[in-house]
Amino acid sequence: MSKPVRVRFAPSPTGPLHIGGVRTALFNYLFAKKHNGTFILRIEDTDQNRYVANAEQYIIDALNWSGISPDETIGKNEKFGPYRQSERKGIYKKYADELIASGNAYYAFDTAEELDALRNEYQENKKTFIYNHHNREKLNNSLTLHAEEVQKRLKNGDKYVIRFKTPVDKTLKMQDMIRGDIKIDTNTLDDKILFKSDGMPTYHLANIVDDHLMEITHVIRGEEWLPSMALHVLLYNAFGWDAPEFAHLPLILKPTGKGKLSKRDGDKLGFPVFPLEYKNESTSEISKGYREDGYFTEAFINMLAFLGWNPGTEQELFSLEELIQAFDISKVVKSGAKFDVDKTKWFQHQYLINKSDGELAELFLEKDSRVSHFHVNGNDKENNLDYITKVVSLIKERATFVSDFWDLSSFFFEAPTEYDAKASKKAWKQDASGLMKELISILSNLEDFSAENTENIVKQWITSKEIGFGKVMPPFRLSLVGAMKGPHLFDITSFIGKEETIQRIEKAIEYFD
RNA sequence: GUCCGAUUCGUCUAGGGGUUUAGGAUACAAGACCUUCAAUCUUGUGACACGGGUUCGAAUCCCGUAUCGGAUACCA
Repeated sequence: MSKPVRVRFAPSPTGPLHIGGVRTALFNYLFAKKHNGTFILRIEDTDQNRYVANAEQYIIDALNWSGISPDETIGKNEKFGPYRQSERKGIYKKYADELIASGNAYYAFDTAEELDALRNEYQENKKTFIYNHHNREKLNNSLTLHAEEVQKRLKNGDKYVIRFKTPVDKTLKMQDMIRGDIKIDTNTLDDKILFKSDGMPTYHLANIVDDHLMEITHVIRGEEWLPSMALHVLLYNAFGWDAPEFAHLPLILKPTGKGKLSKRDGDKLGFPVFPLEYKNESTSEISKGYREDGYFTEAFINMLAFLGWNPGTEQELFSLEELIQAFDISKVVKSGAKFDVDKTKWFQHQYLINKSDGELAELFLEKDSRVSHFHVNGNDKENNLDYITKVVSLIKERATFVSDFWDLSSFFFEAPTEYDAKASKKAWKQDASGLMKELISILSNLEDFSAENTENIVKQWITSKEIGFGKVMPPFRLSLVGAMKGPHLFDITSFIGKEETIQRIEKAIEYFD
């Protein structure tokens, strides 16, 4: 068909990448892989004022953790490098000059103050100042000044910017892979600055030049760029280059209320907005990350992929590989999607229960010092892991994160140190102590302490003596667990063993008497 | 203000003029299971923003209105 697919993710290093950015990167990645293409990371740091030192590394770390590392970037397959726009500084001026020579751009000497004054003046009259064909003939630029005057100012070292000379009276017809046909009247556009007085290009120029030089075939970016698409297409035309295809992704919105998702929403509603924890070096403020909150990257990516896209089938759980196979950019939704914490947790839960007990046990051991201090049969590591694996198999279905494990399983590792007050009141009635004493004598006579056998014997006892399950089971559970929760009671007894079971009941009797 | 975009259950969405009593997931509720809690399973509640067209027929096409979002910087 055509040229090999090359797409780029081009963030600006002004702070941590938030999940909207990760999703844009993900869709670029999926599109590239789907078409056997190349996924490129380019850092757009043309604004020196907003540069944040650790942001670039954060972006790279975030993509790595997400499993969507670029194929081509700083220090990796640098065929079209450099990949930092600040290091490409030298190449943009030439292209701006080319546009001036072809009559598609002009020098402008208006100062920022002059333009601000003009904007204010227009605003007072309830109008909007637009620097374009309406008034460019009246302002301070190479369209109005004599050629010698322009040369003189340039030689003099006067500050100037280079602006695009937007064509007049044209209707631009464009195509977006997600939105279809888009029409724009060029008269509504303004003469955007392409080259700043500090010698750096603006986003618009740098972006087009780099995309062309790096042979980008598809531009997949956020919806906030839709209004700039016309300018970009016009620029490609002015240079005589083929424009890439465009796709503008919908925004990710706040879970409640209005507007796009912001860092504050996360703080307020208690979910992370960033993939990784981020520490703001100037304020020391720490923002939560999905990784640190215990989300698996598979769950995080699956959730993100489904925010604004779905394959049109009823399958919801997709590995990255399956996402690549199923991905179709034309199926991306056009409208913004509100972020949903519950759904995110559901994805995480699904991935957690699908992991093997052994793998989860190792994570549990690695991440929770309370378990790693636990030893079954002395110091035998294998027995220990084996025991924890079995515990995990009993409790994982009720957990969302590995960090939930301890609360769900502590009674497998240590006797309860306190008894839940509310549960105690309900479970431990007057006759409980007596019944528990009887229970101890029954248990101590047992040879086979397996879950099945213990259950059978205990139930026989209860039925034959017509005591009622409601009188025995609650205090029994309370003794072992300390609360009215947890897995099947006889699974617990067989796990902790006869001796420990009896000890715990004795302890409870002592406590309540 | 101007320009651009969007609008289906609370939320994410399926839907491309008749096969739709608008489907799925999540959330919520009830029941089952378990004499615990959760998970799980079953069932249920719940939506085409509004108004006009076009058409035999519209969630689907067109036009308005409303609402929301984005852009309107020598930021990206």
